[in-house]
Formats: sequence, C-alpha cells, structure tokens
Amino acid sequence: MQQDPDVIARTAEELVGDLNPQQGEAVQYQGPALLIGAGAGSGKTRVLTRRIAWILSQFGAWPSQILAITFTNKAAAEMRERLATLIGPVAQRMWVSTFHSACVRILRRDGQSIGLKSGFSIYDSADSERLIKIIATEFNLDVKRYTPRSILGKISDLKNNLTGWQEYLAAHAPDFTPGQRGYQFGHAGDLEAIHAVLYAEYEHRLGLANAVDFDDLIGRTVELLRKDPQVADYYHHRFRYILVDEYQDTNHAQYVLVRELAGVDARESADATPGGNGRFAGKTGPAWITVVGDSDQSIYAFRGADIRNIQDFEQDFPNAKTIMLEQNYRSTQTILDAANAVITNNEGRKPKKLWTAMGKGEPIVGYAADNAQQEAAWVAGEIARLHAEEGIAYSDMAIMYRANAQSRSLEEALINGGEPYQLVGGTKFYERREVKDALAYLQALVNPDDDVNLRRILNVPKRGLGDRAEGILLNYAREHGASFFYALMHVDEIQDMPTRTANQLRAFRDLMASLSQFTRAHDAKPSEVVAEVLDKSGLRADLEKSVDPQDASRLENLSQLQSTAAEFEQKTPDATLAGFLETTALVADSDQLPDEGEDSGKVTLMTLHTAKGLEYPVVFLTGMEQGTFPHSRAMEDISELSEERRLAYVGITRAKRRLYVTRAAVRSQWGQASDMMPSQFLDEIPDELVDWKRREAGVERMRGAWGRDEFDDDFGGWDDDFSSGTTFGGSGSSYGSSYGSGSRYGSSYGSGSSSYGSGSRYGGSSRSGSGSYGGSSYGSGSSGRSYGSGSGSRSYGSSGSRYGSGSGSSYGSGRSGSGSSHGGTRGGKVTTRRVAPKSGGSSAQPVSSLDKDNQLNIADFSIGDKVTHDKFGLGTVVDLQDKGRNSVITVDFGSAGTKRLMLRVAPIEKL
DNA sequence: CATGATTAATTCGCT
DNA sequence: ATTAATCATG
Repeated sequence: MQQDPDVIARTAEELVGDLNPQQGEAVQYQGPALLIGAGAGSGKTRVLTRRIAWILSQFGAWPSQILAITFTNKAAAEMRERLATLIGPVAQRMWVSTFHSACVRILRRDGQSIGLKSGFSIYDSADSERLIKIIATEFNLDVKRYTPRSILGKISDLKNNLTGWQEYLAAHAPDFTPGQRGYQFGHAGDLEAIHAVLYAEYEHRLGLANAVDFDDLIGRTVELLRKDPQVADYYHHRFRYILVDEYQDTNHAQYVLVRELAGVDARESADATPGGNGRFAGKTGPAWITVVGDSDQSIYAFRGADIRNIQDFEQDFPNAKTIMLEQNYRSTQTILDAANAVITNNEGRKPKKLWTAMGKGEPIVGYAADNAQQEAAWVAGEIARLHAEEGIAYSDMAIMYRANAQSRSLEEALINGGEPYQLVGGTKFYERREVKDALAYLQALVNPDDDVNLRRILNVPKRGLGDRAEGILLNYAREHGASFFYALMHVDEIQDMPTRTANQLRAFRDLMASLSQFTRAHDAKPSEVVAEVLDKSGLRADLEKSVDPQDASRLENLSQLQSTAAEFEQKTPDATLAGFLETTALVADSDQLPDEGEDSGKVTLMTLHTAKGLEYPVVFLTGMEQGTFPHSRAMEDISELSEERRLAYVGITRAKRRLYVTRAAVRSQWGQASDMMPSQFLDEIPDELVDWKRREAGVERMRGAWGRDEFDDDFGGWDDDFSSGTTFGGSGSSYGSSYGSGSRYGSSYGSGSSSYGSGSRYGGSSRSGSGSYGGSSYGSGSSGRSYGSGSGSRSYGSSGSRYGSGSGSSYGSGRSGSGSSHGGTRGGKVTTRRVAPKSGGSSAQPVSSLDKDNQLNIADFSIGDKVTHDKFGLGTVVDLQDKGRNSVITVDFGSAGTKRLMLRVAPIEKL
C-alpha cells in the first residue's frame, strides 16, 4: 500500500528524537490496544499527535483510516492544528473530532436505517428539559416533586449506560405504551415507574420531532452500529486506528461506541489475519485502539463518566499495553509535591508520582481571609503586585474556584483594582434567551416536525398567542396524529376559535410559511436566512424598541449570531442552514477559552472544572474551605469526596511556577453568612511547602479569644486596613511570622498586631457592595465593543517581563482620555464578561468600563501635604511610592496611627 | 393576556 | 443574594 502523497513524510528521528523514553515508546508502540497513562503536564497531546504522525508515516496508514476523538471542540481544533504542522494540510481532512460530532456525521450519513430523517434536530439540555416538562405536565405530575431536571438526569444516566426505554419500561411500568394518553400511575410514589414512563414517552416524542438529544448522539450511533451490519462493516473497514483523548472521562456508552467502531467484538471479516507487523500493522481485524488519560484527573463522574473504563482497560482489551508518563514538564517540584501529597489520600488508586527536572521553585503561598470579599481583595492586590513588581502579565495569571457563584466577589475586587479580567463560563452564548429564540425559528424551519422549538416561538415575540392558542393547536395536532407545524398550517380548518386568536394564528402561519419558502430558496446562505428571520419575525424590532438597557446587548448578540452565520458560510464550501445549526448545537464553554499562548492581557477567572487541560504560570486556588471545596454535598460520600480531591489535584497541577491557596473564615451564600473551616485539602499539603502570609483569619482569632474571654478592643473594621493597603504591601506584612508555629489552625490569638478582625461579627455581607457593580454600568451594552481596539489603549506590560509576553498587552479604555495620566498607568478597565464563542475579537457580552477610581494622582501629592480620610480624619503625608496605578502613600493620622494607603481606592481628600 | 408580586431553588457541566 | 418561574390580579 502506498502512502498518501499529501502527508508530509516524517522520519523516525523527527517524531521521537526529542521525546523521553516513555513518550517515545508510546508513540511507536505496535499493538491492538494501548493505554497511555498521562499524568498532568506530561506532554500527552504531544505524544498523541506524534503517534498519529507515526502511524501515517511509519505504519503507512492513510489519513482517512484514522479517527481521533476528543471531548471538546477546542481540543479537537488544537489537535488538528498541531497535526497540521506535523503532517501538513491533509490534517484538515482527517476525522479529528469530538465524540458527538463524529456521531452526528455518522448519523447524518446512515441514520435512516434507525429511523432518523436527515435534518434531525439536536436538542440541548434546555430543549430536553422543556420537552420533559411538557410531558410531565400532561401526565399531571407534580413538577415540584419531580423536577424536569432530576427526571432528565435519570434518563441521562440510563442512556449513558445504554439502558433502552423498552427495557426499563418492561421492568417498571409494563402497562404503558408510548403515545398513550391519560395514563394513570398506580400509586403516586413509584419513582421508577414515573421515570420509566417519562423516559419512554420522551423518546417517543423525540422520535416524532425527528430529534435527538446529546446522549442520543452516542447511544443511537451505538444502536445503528449494532443493528445494521452493513454500516458497521463500513466503519470497521474505514477506521483502522482509533485514538481517544481524556479517556478517564468516557461514560459507558462512549466506551461501547469505541468498541463497536473498532469492531473489537465483531466477527472478524473473512480475510482477517492476526494483527501483523511492519507496514501492515493494524490493517486487519479490529482497529487498533489508543487511549490517553489520567485516572487522577477524572472529575466528571457526576455526569456519568465511568472511571472503570480506564482502570479496567487492560482487562477489557486483549493484549493491551500500558505506558505511564510521569515526567512533568509543566510545574515546579514544590507544586508537584503538593499535588502528589493530596492525591495520595485517595484510596484504591494506582500509585503514581509526578516528577520534574525543573527544580523546587517558589513555595506555595497561603492566605486566610476573614471573608470572601477580603479574600478577593487580597488576591486582587497580590495580582496587582505581581504585575507591577515582577512584571508578570495578567494573562499569565488565573483565579480558580469551585463554584461559579464565587466569581462575584473576585470580579468586584478586580474591578476595584482596575485589573483587566475575563470570566470563562457562566451562561453560554447559544443558550442566551434571544439567541435560543432565533435558533428556534431556524430549527423549526429546517425541521417542521420539531414541536418543541415551534412551540417555543409561538408567542415570541409577544403576539397574543398564549396557552389557549397553543392548546387548541395541540388538540388539533393530536386528533390528526400530526405535528404542531401541521396544525398551524391548517388553522383555517379549526372550528370554534376566538376570532382574535384565529387572526393572530393566521398571521403567524403566514410568517412561518413565507420564512419557510425563503429558507428553501436560500438554504446555502444561512446568514441571509438569519437576517430574514430576525427581520420578519419581529425579534429584532422587538428589542430595538425596548428601553431596557439589557436589550441593547441582546441585540448585539443577535447581530453576532448573524456574523457567525456569515463566517460559517464563508469557510464551509457546501454550507446549509442545517449545517450551521449543527455547529451551534455542539459548541460549549470550553470552546470560548482563549487560545493558549495568546496574550489577552487579562486575568482569567474560571471554575476548576473549566480549568482542566489548561496551565498558567500563576494560579490562585480560592475558597479552600470545608463546604466550599470540598463542596458540602460531596463531603459525606467517600467517592464524591475522592472526586473533589481529584479536582484539587487538577487545580494544583494547573500552576507552572507559583501556586496560591486562599480561604475565607466567613463566607455568605444564599444571603446567609456562615463560618467556614479550612479545607481538608489544605491539611493534606505538607506544611513545609506553604508559606502562610496569614494562617488564621482575624475573626478566628477572635473566636478563640471570646472563648477564653480574652479579646479586647483594638479591632478596627477590616475595611480600614483594607483600604490602607496592608494587604498588598510588601512581603510578609504583619502576619505570617506570628503564626508560623503552633497548631496549624489553632487559636494563636493575642499575638501579633491584630489590626484585622471585624467590628461586627460577620462584617462581610454588610460591607460588601459599594453598589457600583450591579445594575448601572455592567449590563449596559452601549459602550459595546469599544474594548480591544478602543481609543486610549495603554500598555500595561512592564519591561523585563519575567514570563515573556514582553509585548505588554494593550487594551482599550471605554473612557478615553479620562483623568490625567502620569506615567501612562491610569486607564480604563476592561471586564470581559465572557469570551466570544469563536469569531475573533468581540465578546458576546457588553463590556463595562466603570471606573471606581477616585481620580487622585500620585503626582499631585508631595510629602507634607494634608489630607482627610473618611475614617481617620486629618493626616499628613509622610511618604510616597510611585507604583503607577498602584501607588501608595503613607499618611500619619496622629492618634489614629500611620497608615499606608493605596491611593487609587483610599477614601481620602487632598486639602 | 400581560404585568407585578411571590416563591422556590441553588455544585461542577464535554456535547 | 439572585434569579427564574409561577401566581394572582388588572
């Protein structure tokens, strides 16, 4: 067999010459099943891409014979890109894709044989939930007790385990037939019967709507491969090498899918000979499988990932080989020691120890704050310090947390500090209401059977068609055993309808009919269809006439949807509307992550889950408290706790050079403040690795003191010190040393200058706000896309940058030229709420340029000046430190003491 | 049918 | 605290 001339031939030396022995072995291994146990930062993507190149150039495989599977589109794109540099543009034609998009391709091609019509809809979880809710309501179920979400969760579990509805129904509610109306449950509490009935009915409706949900993409592909030998045979011959990334995250269905695709269990074709060697390696019999993963980084069990897939790999696949990669190229030994120490506490795990040739590096820095706000302020201060003093680019720093809700205080602190940040996660672009509305129109046009989407838009924008009208159509559809769309098209035949409703319905029918016609005529131009829909439906007009400032950004999101469609149209030769909808259905959060190496000039905020696979020179792990992390719901159960620990392991190993761990003694959630114990994971990090800047929070010292009746005054409100800048001041400050010994979190009260501590017992919540955050400037999209290219951009990267990026990212200020600028360090701030889904540059969310700056400039002060402070009163300036926007002045307030104040935020006035 | 008021929920989230 | 969803009312 001849090699594809398009593939750039690579010599063995080029492919493995610069790898370590284990990596090299993994790249070259010949055999039917290979598990690469890739510890964090061990160069797994590199090995995977090299192995693919090796298979092409050394085994003589054709690009079309390879299937490489990842979990995210971003990972797929990245792998494809790295492959392209290795083997050339032919990589663009290869199947390098996610599980889901590979399945879509298969189902689009061969789905007819299991009853899927082309143009089927892909429901996201919101669509699925809506459908479940519709069904549950019809069955008169108490939606409060049986939430659509929990029902869907159960259905998802069943699907992930490939339990079909037929099977489950037979076991728990054999007297129900899908499509049957007026079914009564035997007795109210039979959860399994309810699940069985809803599962069956849900599948029935999906079928009627010619739709599949995410889990179905996998499950139905498995079904297809099992039921249709011809199709199975086709893929068995087609894919000779299957490679799966992040194997520890696969669920049972995905595991079976891989087996079916590879033909591991299939009867071998007649000409099968045992997997040979040399140039014909892997060319007969089942496809050769390579999986890469790290069981210590399995953090998606809660969503069905089955860690046994990777643990039992050697038993599952005959003649399997395991190669472990334990040399880490990312982090310092200190960081790895911490990670190893933590993960060792998990039971039943294969011992594995990461090591590095990089050296010890700096100690981990710890900090115990009084509350979440102060924790955030300290982190923001430390980031400002690292940036100003050590020249570390903002984009080289990341703040991680367990739950999205924790981002709030961090965002506020960064806004206060004028530090640019971007938040990854939260609501996805394609799940935003207005975007979903527009997409629902498109979906309904492409797939008229899609009742869920059509019903969604019936009254969007408001056109006086409510539950009544919907019910009438629904009835008609049922009577005729037809779709909702069919009913709509036949409104004229429906009797006994209020004239008003009839008129509105006819108008809507005409709208859909005309849009439908337009769609057929312009199917190859999705962007034009989008424009037509936005225009004719009134979606755009509705938002345009609105005065709600939020709607401005919604409008912008719609226009971005149109741009995305245009972009899709340009880069896709045979573009169709259905094709475009597919791309929108399968994008996820992680696709929004900034590309590696790209200097966005912003600090990145994200959850630990989102952080998997990423790395940053400086990482802050915040909220290290029992109940926060590990999460309260996971603390009881040993397996859930183990997963939390793996999450901690993932978090720690994201850091390349410096790791910070912080916690808050008091955290308020759901409006209620509660005392938080330090996370057990902190205890699991060896003490000598951590340099505690503050081991115990002020309130904790007080708690101890109260207990012993020893506390006395001298507790200023924490905000006093906060503004005075102690938190970001030079190293050490006043804590640390006094807590260095003794019990780790014991009460070492009474020692040290206790300028911390809150006056009120739970000072946190009351003092949090200063209200500048919420309504006003945050959501108002008017200033829109000014950032990134706006006027008055300033360069923030200081010289001598330690971690490269000497370019010093510049970013625009929404507020051009405000305030006098000395040394070019005063400028607007940029807060990107989310990163745009794909198209370069702009974000889907508006940007705020609010500036809490007090307009004071270091240049205007000199020693001896008199100032007044909101709390301390009159004082005299005794020292000035020009650190640009983080300038500090030291003021003697007489009886109130001498304070160091961060000029930018201090509540002072020059006299 | 739309609007303001009340109530309930509320980890993480690849596709 | 926040927000989404539901409920009562104009």
